[in-house]
Amino acid sequence: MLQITIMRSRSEEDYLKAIYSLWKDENPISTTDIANYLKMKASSVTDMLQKLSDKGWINYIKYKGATLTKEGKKIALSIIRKHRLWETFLVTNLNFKWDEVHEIAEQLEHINSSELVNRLDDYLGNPMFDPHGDPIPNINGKIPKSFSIPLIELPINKIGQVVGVSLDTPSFLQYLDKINIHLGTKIKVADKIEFDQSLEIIIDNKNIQISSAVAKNILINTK
Amino acid sequence: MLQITIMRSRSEEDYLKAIYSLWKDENPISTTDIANYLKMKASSVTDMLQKLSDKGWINYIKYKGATLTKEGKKIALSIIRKHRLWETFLVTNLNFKWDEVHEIAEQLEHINSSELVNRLDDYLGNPMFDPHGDPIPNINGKIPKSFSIPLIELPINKIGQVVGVSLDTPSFLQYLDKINIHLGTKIKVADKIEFDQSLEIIIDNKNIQISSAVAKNILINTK
DNA sequence: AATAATTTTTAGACACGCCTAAATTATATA
DNA sequence: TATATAATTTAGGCGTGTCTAAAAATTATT
Repeated sequence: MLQITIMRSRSEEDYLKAIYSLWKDENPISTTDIANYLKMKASSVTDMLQKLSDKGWINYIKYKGATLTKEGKKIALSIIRKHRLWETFLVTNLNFKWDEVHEIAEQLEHINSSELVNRLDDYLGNPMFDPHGDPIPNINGKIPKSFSIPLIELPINKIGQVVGVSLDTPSFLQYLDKINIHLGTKIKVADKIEFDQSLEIIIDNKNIQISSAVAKNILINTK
Repeated sequence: MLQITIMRSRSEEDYLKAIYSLWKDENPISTTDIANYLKMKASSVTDMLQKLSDKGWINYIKYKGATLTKEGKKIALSIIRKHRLWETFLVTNLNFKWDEVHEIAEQLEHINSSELVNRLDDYLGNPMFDPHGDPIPNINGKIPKSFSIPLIELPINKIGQVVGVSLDTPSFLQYLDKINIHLGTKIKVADKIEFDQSLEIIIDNKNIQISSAVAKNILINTK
């Protein structure tokens, strides 16, 4: 089996990752969605989709949109793998806060060396999830299943442990930092306020209130 | 003092680093020398020198060559700092051999985040020299002095410790690996062969012969 | 179903960073 | 010092990846 790895530009990798990220169901991803996601003009996206299609990384039908081919999906997953491994390194080894690492990982994910990725993976102890709780694809692109629920679904008086977030805007992560919610933090739900769905929770023996918007985006392990 | 950091392309950084590396004395570096170093055509170099000059990073006089400005030197040193810190990380933390890290570091040196570099520096324990024995510029671009001599100058019967190499081609580094010479290896010179300047040395109580070419490129600490 | 609004593509332009070939300048040699 | 040789720059071209404006196709609305 002859396997030639074609060189990829940073731009091409960004497009493949974008398509993967936007891919929800069976429907192809539209030009406009990709353009918004990458903050580019639709016409630029059209150009690139044609190129990616020529290289066999996406299925592209004019006016219909794009889906990843098997090969394209493999590439996207390898980039996501790198991104999440580097984020893990930045947070656990270099003591970055989880809201500071995204931009740097956006650069590091394009470093091209499979040897490097795999050694980094080993160095970190082959983690299954990154500091945001997102699963890290393994060397074959397999994504570990996560058994987590949003904090808002945790029953009253049960203790859960934070394993990630489902939103990773800096403002949200900074807020979590401020109220002392980190990876591994143990949280008990003291009360659920019917009126606005807000929660009263206990962290480190202190009671605090959080809105439902916050509670929806904190992921708690389910054993 | 207003300080705006202009975005730099990978290419621009490569040129600045090349000029720094080729800079021996007061003479400006010629177009041809840079072209050979970067494996590019002289005409391409001319184009880029004009651009770098416009940005204030080099002094360029047509037909004469280029020298770095203060700002250009600062940039070059910051890239070399990153390169050597990443090489150190790759060898000491990820267990790469010293002949395997150059290419990867060539990529990593262009990652743009001063926060990252400085945290990496701290994580590594603020090393002064990289695994090849090359000095690592500090955050201000200051280069530590190294007190080392080529093995060929080590007197007979004195024991020295390997602190680096002055040549870093893969073939040389692989040869050192093969004869078990690494960073920190203790070497005693048993005999100097007048005829061809080769050395008989003792490593781990074993006597071996090395050529003068090899002995010239191994750096030994001098206290 | 015809038309209006929206999405997508095409056409043409531009900056970047490289190239080849030709012209120019500097250097070496007779 | 005149001329041959070598180094350097200029001119023009090309692929990549972006853009704007206009044209074409699709979707929504009346």
